[in-house]
Amino acid sequence: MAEIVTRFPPSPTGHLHLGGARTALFNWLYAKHHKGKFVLRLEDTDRERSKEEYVVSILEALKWLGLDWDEGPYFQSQRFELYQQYAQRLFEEGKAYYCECPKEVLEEKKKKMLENGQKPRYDQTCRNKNLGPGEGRALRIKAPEFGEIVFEDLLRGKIVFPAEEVDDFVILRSDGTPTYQFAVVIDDITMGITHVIRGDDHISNTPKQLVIYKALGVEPPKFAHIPMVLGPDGAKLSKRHGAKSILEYKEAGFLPNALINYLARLGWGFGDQEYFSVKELIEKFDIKDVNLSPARFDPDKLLAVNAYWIKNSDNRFLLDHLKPFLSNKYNLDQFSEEYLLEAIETVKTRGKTLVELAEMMDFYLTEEVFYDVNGANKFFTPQIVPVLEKVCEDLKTLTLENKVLEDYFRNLAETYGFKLKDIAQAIRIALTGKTVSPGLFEIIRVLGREKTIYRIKKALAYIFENSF
RNA sequence: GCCCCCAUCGUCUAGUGGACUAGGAUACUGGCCUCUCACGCCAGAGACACGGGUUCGAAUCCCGUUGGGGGCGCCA
Repeated sequence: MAEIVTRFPPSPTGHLHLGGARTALFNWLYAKHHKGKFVLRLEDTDRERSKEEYVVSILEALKWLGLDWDEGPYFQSQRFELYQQYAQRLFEEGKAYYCECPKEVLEEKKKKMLENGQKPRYDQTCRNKNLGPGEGRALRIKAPEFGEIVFEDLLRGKIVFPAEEVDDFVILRSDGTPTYQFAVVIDDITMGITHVIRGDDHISNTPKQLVIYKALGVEPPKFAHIPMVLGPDGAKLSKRHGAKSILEYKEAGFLPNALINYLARLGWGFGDQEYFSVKELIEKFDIKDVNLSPARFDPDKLLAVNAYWIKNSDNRFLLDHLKPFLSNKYNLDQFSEEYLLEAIETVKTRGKTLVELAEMMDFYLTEEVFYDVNGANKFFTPQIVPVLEKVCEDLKTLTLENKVLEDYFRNLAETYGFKLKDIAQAIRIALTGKTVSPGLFEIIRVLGREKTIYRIKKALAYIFENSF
């Protein structure tokens, strides 16, 4: 079997968003699964709207997601000559013709047809004028006037369009640049694309492209039209929700593999399995298992998947991804990697994003903690003072192990007639400033003797200042 | 308006004619665990859009209706 080649052709007129990323993912997975090639191509034939900054951000987003490409990135804007050659050929073979209809006239006619309840289509005014190339003339393809245009979609089976649905559409604009329909086909042919996996908003473009393949006498690739991603409200993705740039999810503290996992499960399933590593996805993904109905983007579920991967990832992996969120606020060089890894271990079940983890780690990385006022008022009581003093003393020699610490604090509570909770909360605030934190014993263990005693003494000083 | 696609809990999905009292995940509710918050565990509520067929039998096949989505550019 010949090598499978897929492609992802974003248009640099905006950032890479969830929908695009999922299309890229499915193409990438399909290629990887079949040990084929994945080609990246930037469709920038619209020179007005295409922006360099979007090229940069799209590439960055793909890299961050780990969707590496085997070929490219190609830029359509650098391939104009190629398109012109093919167009020239079609013209010479009589399969395309030049059209001199002014835009205004075309629009007027279109409006009329729409008013009459007809589908707007070009009325072939110039089809038989035998015009040559010239100023202001666009090149149109001769589309079949009767019959059906049929193709076999990998997911949906046979899809049939009446030939009347396709008019003599423009393949070369009057300025000589190719239109999308034309450039896509020429690129897919010359890049050896075997499988086109794209959003189902392209279904109605397919018959047009098939007309070009036919005119060129080239066997078209296989098509698989995947359902689109909708917003949580069932409407088209908009800036409000999922149309945000993928890089914004990076900023928001999502793990790339979590986003991949979530995106893969949007429209695709493998029995009851919910969580997949990228490696597993490559093994198990088959385009044929993709659903046909559009899927809504659910931020809650994304969060849950992210939480799962945070919880189940190696601490070193987490540290790597956490660093950008920490280094802007703390000087990480002063801590050993060992210390950071242990700190991460204590917070990883407690946050859904890396941003949350970074916030939770604050007390590990900062010199002084600031007390939550309500918590301090409630738990920093004069009665607790002797307990804290005793703890400072005993901590000098206690073995810092969870079991030892737990036994110690339970005994302590009993001796002083406190509930463990009251002691724990007071020390928790002393060490973290907050009433909510990882388990007390693990905090003490990670923080170490010196810092723990220092912070409890600070707390004692605070109590004296505020209560006597 | 015309053409095309789609239809299982709120959401993502399993399900391909009998194993369905329709399974899992998420979100929600209650409980357990417990030094706080999480995690984890247990339980609860929650869906085959509707109407016709086909069949001994339909979530599964066919038709229609309704609903949703997409397209109809010298945008991609």
